[in-house]
Amino acid sequence: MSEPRTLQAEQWELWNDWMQAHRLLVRELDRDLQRAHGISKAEFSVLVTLHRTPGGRLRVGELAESLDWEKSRVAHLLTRMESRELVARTDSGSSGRRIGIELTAKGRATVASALLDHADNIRRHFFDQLTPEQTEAVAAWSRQTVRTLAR
Amino acid sequence: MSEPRTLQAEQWELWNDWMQAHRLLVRELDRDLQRAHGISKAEFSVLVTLHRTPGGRLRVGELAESLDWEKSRVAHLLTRMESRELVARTDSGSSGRRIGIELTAKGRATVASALLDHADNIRRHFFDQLTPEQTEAVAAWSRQTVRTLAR
DNA sequence: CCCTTGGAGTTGACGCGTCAACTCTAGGAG
DNA sequence: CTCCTAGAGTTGACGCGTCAACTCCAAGGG
Repeated sequence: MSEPRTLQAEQWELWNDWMQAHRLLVRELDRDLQRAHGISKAEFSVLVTLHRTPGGRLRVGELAESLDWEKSRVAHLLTRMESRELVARTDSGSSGRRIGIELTAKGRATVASALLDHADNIRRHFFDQLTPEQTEAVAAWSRQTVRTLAR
Repeated sequence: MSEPRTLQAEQWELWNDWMQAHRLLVRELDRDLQRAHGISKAEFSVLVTLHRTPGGRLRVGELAESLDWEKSRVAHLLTRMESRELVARTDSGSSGRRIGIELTAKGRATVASALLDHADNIRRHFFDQLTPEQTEAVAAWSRQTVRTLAR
């Protein structure tokens, strides 16, 4: 009885609910961040990462590594962020090669004002909705899944 | 003690793990579906919905309602699917107005071949990784979140 | 000293999902 | 009969995320 078979009706329902819930949650958080601070959730992650880096400068690869994202995703995002002056690609290589990413003043101001706000939204919409047991279940599943599927 | 404050380090970590896990899971399922059947997860949902509809024909609004998606999302998706002949917008209104969506032969063949396969992938990558308690936790959270954030 | 190889970063194309603006039509109110 | 309004559906613009292809430079071998 291990050959593939379709899911039970209630499994399909759970699966759809779960996808839906995730989508709605992300949409909510993104809307809030966009309205209040003009940035997306992804941009927030980049700003925070740079913000808490000693020295405040990272290479694209380090940023990608630190966020566990693909480099091209980071590169595209940085392009958009650079054009809005949240971030600067600084020339610091010997031969004028663009080698480091750092926050601009605007980027620093944005992350400072968004941090508490976004954290609070995550708490309200996510953590506050979970019982301690549910939190543990989510944590265990997440760790397991990341370990299994990473890279 | 209810004013906003930032999350604890382990909460941030859980949050990031959770986002990451979801992204990896979706990517995995999408890749499998794409490689094996040439469709995306979203397209699969549309195909299945049409497939199990008595009469096999729905209006855009009914499709959107049934999936709990926004109409414009459905419209965009249908445009892409129509161009690949998975689906047809049929003229059946009195005045030649395009009024119904239905599967093409190719659409029917695709959903038939993808159903078991995709269900099995969901089982392997999702349900098989959850203990019964974790499944219950996920189910409860999903229902709760959908209820809170829906429309 | 040249050449090649590999790693870092970028780019373009594409599909997904959202938002706002638009078209079209059917069904009343007058 | 005419207008006009509400709803259905579509479209365009945009940001996200992925994939594959590309550029460019640095380092090491010959």
